[in-house]
Amino acid sequence: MQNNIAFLSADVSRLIRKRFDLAARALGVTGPQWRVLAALERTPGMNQCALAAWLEVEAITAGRMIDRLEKAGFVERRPDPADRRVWRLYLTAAADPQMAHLRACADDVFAEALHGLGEDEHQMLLALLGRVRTNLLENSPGDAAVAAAE
Amino acid sequence: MQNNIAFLSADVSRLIRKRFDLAARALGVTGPQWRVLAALERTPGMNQCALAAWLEVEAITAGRMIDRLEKAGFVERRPDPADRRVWRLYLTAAADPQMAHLRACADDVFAEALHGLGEDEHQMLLALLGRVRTNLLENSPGDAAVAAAE
DNA sequence: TGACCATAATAAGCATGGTTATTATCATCA
DNA sequence: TGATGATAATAACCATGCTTATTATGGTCA
Repeated sequence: MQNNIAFLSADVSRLIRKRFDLAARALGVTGPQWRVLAALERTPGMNQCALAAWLEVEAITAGRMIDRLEKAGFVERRPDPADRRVWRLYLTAAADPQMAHLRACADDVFAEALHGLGEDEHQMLLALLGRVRTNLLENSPGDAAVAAAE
Repeated sequence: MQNNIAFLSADVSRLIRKRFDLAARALGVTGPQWRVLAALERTPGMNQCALAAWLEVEAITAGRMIDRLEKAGFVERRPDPADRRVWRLYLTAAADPQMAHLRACADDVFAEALHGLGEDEHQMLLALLGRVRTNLLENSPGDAAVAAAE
């Protein structure tokens, strides 16, 4: 019963997320907040719309996470000179030291997850999961963002 | 970047969950509520503790879902004759017609997810995911429930 | 029996996610 | 120019999930 694609992918995803959350919390952020910081490190100056699309959440959800991260001092909102509707988002200096720690944690989690799998098995797993994702993305007009990001 | 085990398993899990949520909502329940109903159909008379363990959520989370499902008329709390702390949980007659619909939806989603995969590839995917799950469950004392349920 | 610990359920408070609606601003086109 | 529609952000409200704490009840053992 528990061994179908739905339960297994949910379990693996949840277990990985739990590890990430734990590592992030030790540094004073939640797992989802970590993803925000990672996005802003990769692409400084994003606006909230683009951030929401990258995280695949609604704009309001991204906006509220930015509220908290701004209050915590990790993120800064700067007005866009060309469009008064837009906030441009930047990491503050306070966020820098966290990022290195968090990257190291991610490497550990991946290594643990894939322990005992050969490189061929690793690649096979990613390929099969990728095909399942593609199947689910077809006929799913609301989720073009993931397909476009490949 | 998006093609590592964390993102892929999260994507697949999220896409499957989204399909389930959509199908469930059309019948007046949310995705997580569906899982509650499925658990109670399989094991009538569960108490909230056992339900929470099966769903792998905290007892308080299960309790609040039961609050809503009870208010919606799908679930009934009956006192345990032997232990006055305990509520025994049962589906009401109102839930019966939903369950058949939801089972059919699940079959559709699985078929779509695995479209184009041979039976050998399907089994390979489940086996590899299972090994990753096992890796993540080791050294993870808080998650014995999943291992015990195998 | 009575003290002590364990267990079932709930309460309070927070973060994350959604839908729907609103406001401010921008862009376009008659 | 001025109306219209699109877009960025926010507000309000709800469901789900967590942690921590509390209450009621059971079970155990001196």
